[in-house]
Amino acid sequence: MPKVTSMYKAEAKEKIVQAAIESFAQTGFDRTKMEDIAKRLGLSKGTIYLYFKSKEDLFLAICEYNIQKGDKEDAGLFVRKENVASDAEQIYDNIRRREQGNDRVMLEMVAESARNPKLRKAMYALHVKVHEHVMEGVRNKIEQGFLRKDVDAISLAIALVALYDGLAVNRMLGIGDAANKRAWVTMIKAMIAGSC
Amino acid sequence: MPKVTSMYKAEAKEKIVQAAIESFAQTGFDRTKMEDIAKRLGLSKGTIYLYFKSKEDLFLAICEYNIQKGDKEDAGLFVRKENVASDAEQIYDNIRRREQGNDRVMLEMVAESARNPKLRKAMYALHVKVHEHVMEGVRNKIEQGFLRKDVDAISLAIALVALYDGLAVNRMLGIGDAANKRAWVTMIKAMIAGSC
Amino acid sequence: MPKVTSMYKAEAKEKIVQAAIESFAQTGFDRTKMEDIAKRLGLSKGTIYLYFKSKEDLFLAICEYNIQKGDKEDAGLFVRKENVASDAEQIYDNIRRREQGNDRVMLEMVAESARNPKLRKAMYALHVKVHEHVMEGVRNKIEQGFLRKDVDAISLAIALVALYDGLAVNRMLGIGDAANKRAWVTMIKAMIAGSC
Amino acid sequence: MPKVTSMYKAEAKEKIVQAAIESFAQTGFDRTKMEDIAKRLGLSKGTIYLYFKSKEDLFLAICEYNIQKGDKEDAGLFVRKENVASDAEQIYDNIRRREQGNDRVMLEMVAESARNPKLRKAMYALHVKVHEHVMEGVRNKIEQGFLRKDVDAISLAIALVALYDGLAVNRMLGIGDAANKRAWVTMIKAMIAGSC
DNA sequence: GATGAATGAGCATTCATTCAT
DNA sequence: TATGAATGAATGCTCATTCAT
Repeated sequence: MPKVTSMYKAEAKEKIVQAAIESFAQTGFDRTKMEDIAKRLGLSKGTIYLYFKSKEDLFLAICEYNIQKGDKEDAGLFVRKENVASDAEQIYDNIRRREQGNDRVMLEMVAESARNPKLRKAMYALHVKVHEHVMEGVRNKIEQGFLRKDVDAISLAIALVALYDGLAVNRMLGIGDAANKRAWVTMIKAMIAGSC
Repeated sequence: MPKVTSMYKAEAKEKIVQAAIESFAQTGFDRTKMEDIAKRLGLSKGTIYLYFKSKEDLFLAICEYNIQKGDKEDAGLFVRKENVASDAEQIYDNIRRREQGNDRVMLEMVAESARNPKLRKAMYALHVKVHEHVMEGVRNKIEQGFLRKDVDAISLAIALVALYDGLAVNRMLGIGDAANKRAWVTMIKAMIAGSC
Repeated sequence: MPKVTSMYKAEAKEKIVQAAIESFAQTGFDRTKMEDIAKRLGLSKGTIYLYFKSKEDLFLAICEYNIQKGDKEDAGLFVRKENVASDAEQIYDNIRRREQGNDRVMLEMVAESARNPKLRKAMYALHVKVHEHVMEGVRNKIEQGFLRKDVDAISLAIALVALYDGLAVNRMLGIGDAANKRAWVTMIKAMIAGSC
Repeated sequence: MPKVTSMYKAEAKEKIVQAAIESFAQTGFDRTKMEDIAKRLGLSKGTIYLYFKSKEDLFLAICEYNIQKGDKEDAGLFVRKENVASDAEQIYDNIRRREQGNDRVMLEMVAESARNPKLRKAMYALHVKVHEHVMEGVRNKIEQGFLRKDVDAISLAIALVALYDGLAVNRMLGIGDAANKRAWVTMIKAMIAGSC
């Protein structure tokens, strides 16, 4: 009873989280009705409350889910090839692939974190973790001689992440991904060129 | 009747827009009650409806206000000094000063623009305008010999704006502005170094 | 000061009453805004309150106005010609002319009188007065030998008024006046024929 | 799910319609609060919205309900006995019994139909149907020799219905039903007498 | 007298949440 | 577990009324 049930429960929770992500991404947190999420699953409103105490709770579960996903997935960004400049385009695609339309939910999370200190802390921590991970990549490149030794690795990492985030905003406004990718590649190449 | 009233009305509208910006920035669009905005001004709910047809209408007025403000204010970013690298820090401060805590409202605008095509078009147009303006600055620097002639000016401009936007997200998550500024400066300098 | 002013006041009141009648006739009491009435007169909302204490008060003034008008105007319905049967059509036209689109306001008055006992009493009294007046006409016809001596004059009068009122309802529902008039004439003629 | 639920739903809807009729009859459409109706049923405001999209929608449901009821019930007015004159009183009672205090709601419907063309059409159609039904009765009487062959059956029918409607107005104004019934009987008898 | 800006009580409507089945 | 009918607090919006000018 315990294990099976809890596994079932975990699965059910995950399904709900998935559906909620889709809904929140489409309509935003406040404008998404619990019923919308339920309908997406062919469930009834009440059922969601068997798994999540409240809408807030569900949203936090999504945040946690996304944060943990971020935790796991941020590996191997830079490691693949030797030269970042030549890789730039592929790196952009890699990140995009795993963000998979989460832009909007991330936006909601950022907005919500303005109100919810706990969430803000988690998001902050996630960002820091990403920064650190990217910084590792940067350091690798330094060691490999693709970047100068006196480069401020953490600042560069922060900038790279910010650049990516800013391009996500562009996407939400309808700016074509081709332009975004070109901006990314241009910047990366210039930066690399100036740092070796 | 016409001039006085309309001037008065315009002033009243502006005051309400200001208050609404503060409220929306603090609580977000959906969680801000019309009464909150009214209270901030020492007015009553009903009064706001003398100037704006609906909450939506007020929000769109804010968007227009911000977009027009953006239109006017995006002059003179790069023109001041000769060398972008040495200026980087100051440029960041300049932008920040005029954004003046609008980050949150901008976020709301981006989120809303996912639903409201008209707003999205306006935001898109604004972004494009900013890109163009920044591109002008980039071109100037090219002419002045601070950047290589073969640099993709528009892509670089898009990247710079995105970088700034991404750092705004950082700020919202509580990442200290010192770190953000350092990231900005590091990236700009590296980029400049690699492009001349 | 007193006389002129009060005359002015009376005129102003009458104008407002006229405009209010039009508005109430068009939109009904509850859905008519004080501003609608004001606009119709090129006045401002506030001005109406110089003449009437409240919307209710204005409505009651309308009622009184209509009731008094009814009082004055209900003369000479039957007296003109000798034979009611041959007159029927013209009688219908006569009444219609003086009701002049008041149907709708009358409806409002009837509806309101369900809530307002004072108004109901006044409306009741008016109806009784009309009944009595019509009864006089009926009696005349009896004396002139157009109706049998044993006719129940008051009942016939009530029926005639009711018939007219019912046709007013028809008009409001879009039933053509030609059909209504024919119904009136048919009924009157049959009734006369059977009562002599 | 389908049958049970829909049957349940239909029942619930009907209950709400009944309560709404009572409320609207008492206070009129505009002055009746949704909560009033809910309270009458021991329900909460929100529940009504599970069954009707809006107050307007509920009102239209009432109209439809009344119109359909009218449709079904207008049978057997004249058919019972041979002589209309001797029947007049009973006919009046018959109609009254089935209108059952709907006068006020009917009034609201007429008033509303001045604004709502769809409702007006339905009310118009209902009236026409009633006219036709009554006309059938009149024709029967003609065939049975109680009325002259050259009587304008449809006009007479319209007049009879109008007479009834006008007496309903009387009732709303507090005119005693005895007087109304007498008026009805007097008019019918005179009319019959003159038409055979 | 006249104005129209301001008020705030009032009401329709929504939707997260509960709970009997 | 799952359901969905019921709830009622919350909130956008309206409009009669007031009052400073």
